[in-house]
Amino acid sequence: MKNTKKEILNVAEKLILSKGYNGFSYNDISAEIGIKKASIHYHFATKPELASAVVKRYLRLFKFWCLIKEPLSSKEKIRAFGMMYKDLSDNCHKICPVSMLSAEYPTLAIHLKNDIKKLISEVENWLSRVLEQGINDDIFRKDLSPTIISKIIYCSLSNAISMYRIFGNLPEIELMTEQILNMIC
Amino acid sequence: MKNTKKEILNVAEKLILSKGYNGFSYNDISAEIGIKKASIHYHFATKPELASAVVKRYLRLFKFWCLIKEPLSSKEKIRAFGMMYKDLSDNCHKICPVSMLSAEYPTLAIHLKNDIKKLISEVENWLSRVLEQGINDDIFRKDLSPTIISKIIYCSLSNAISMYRIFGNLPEIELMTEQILNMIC
DNA sequence: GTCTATACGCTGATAGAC
DNA sequence: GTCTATCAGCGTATAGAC
Repeated sequence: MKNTKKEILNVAEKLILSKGYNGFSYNDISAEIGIKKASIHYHFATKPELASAVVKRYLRLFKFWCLIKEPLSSKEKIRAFGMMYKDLSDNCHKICPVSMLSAEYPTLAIHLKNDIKKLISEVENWLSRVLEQGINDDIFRKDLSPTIISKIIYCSLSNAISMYRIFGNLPEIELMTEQILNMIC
Repeated sequence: MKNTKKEILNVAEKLILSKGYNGFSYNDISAEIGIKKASIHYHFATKPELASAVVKRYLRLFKFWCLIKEPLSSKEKIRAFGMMYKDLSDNCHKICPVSMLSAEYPTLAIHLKNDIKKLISEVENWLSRVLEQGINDDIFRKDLSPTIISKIIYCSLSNAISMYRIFGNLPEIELMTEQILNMIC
């Protein structure tokens, strides 16, 4: 069934987002969805292939997300970007896939590395364009560097949900987003 | 000899900072310093114990660093904080220990978890105090929240060196630090 | 303190029956 | 498509000789 493949993908995503690529095994997936290890290999021959499918789905999802948010103003786009991380962390202990996989980067297979690079570039380019637009529209401060500020926003939000989940209480993503908007307007 | 213990600690630190806790093994250390796996266990009985020693040394080092930087102004302290990450990433492919270990957090032993919590709190409290002082001294903007801004600075810088090492060229930590100072002044 | 030898569980992966 | 059975390799860790 096609549902099994999707189910494996969903569990793999959850495991990468909580324990990391080197922290989860085919056995974990097996235990969670009640299918034998060997059967997982039928759907995804290797572990890098499985992780790659997870990252590629994220890339498609982000592109779709951008389309949906296109009508918003520059300011609202930044706010929506923050909400994306809020949702991720609310969904119980998940952290940003990019933050996780870039930490483990040197240990990953080459194809997986390339997928991650692509995802990071995509997100950062979107943020840069939004900032540039906002600056041109006199919504954001003129003395900002879109490329540098996009790094600050991207890095701070994606790292926050990983660093503050460990204290049990959810990170204050909305407050961070508002302070960022406060600083760049 | 006491030198062997220190050497193990140094290599373990380097490996955690490049490949993560779950990404390195006693064999890696063995290969690098020419000592057998079993001998490492003599100095550090378990892997969590070894990692814990690395984190505890970071805590001591940071406390010492704070003393050294105490005479600086609030603004210079933030600048020095940025330089700390610059040095880390220059030192070839290293990333922030806190960023790495908080990503892998759910897979770690309980004692190691507590050590990491302590280190994060220590850094964040220092940043908060510096920001508060700067606000009181009319150096930083009055409408900032020291606790939230400290999270933004901490998270963005520590994540930047992990996310941008993967593109080969070093992350522009100084530019990020200057843009941050620009925004909070 | 360092070595050799070894234990043993878990890893990702394969072969072949059903 | 899913199963059982099995594999080689590596992981951390221990015992005991030197």
